[in-house]
Amino acid sequence: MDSAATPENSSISVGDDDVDQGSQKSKSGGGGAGGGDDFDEDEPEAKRWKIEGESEGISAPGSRTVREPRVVVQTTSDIDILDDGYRWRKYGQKVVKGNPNPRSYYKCTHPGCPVRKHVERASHDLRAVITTYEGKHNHDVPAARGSGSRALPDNSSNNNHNSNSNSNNNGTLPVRASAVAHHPNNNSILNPVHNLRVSSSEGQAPYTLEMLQGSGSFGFPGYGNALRSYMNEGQQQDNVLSRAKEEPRDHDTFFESLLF
DNA sequence: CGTGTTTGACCTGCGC
DNA sequence: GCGCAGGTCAAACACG
Repeated sequence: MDSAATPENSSISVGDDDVDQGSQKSKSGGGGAGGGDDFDEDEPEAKRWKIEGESEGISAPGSRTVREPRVVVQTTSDIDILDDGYRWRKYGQKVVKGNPNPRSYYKCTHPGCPVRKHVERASHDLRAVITTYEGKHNHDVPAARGSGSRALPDNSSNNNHNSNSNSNNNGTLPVRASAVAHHPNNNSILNPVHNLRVSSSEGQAPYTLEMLQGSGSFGFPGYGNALRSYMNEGQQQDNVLSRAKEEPRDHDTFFESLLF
């Protein structure tokens, strides 16, 4: 357990919130929709994004609440928990439909930090771990007792003091799976906006995320991923874009960075 | 003793 | 209105 074991495979999707639950729910259940080996993502997230603008009043009056950004991280590793430097407390576990593997719910243990994450394994690929982060950390990375995770600058307040980064020359949170990686890492970043896939295979792909955080204010380990069903639709892009227009504040630049 | 996990119950939203 | 499913709470427990 030392060097940051890069997850064998990781990808991220910053679909910050409503992934268009309305239209594609319960329909993609057909079977992979062309993806093939992907875990089936037919989970209808209908009820989830309804009411939660309580933690910070992030609610857009009149229209649907503009929730905290959501980042879905898909990694392939033997362990479930990605050590991203923050401390998490498990507060629940539930078996969700369509996936025999239970989903675990974690909260950031820092007082006042609203960040939560859900961790679940893909139904078919036991090594695929899907971590969904919700919210932004409003504090620094804790000292991480136990493991030597270095305190990374979190960009919650606005990125910016991330100049101290030394090991990785960027302030990106290193989601690192403490697990061993015995597969050629095949990290890839799917860009939900353009459906383009930036893949780098030299084991540092995740850090490209810096560009995500660099411009945005996402305080999580960004990696991204993209549930395939997410992309297959094609309409998703439109959806994402339209959303980008909804909240032109942070994500605006964020999406722009993706575009280029 | 402090911290984190486990686990069943409870709550809430949605579809029928 | 009812049932289902997802999400959260909180007491009990385990561990360092």
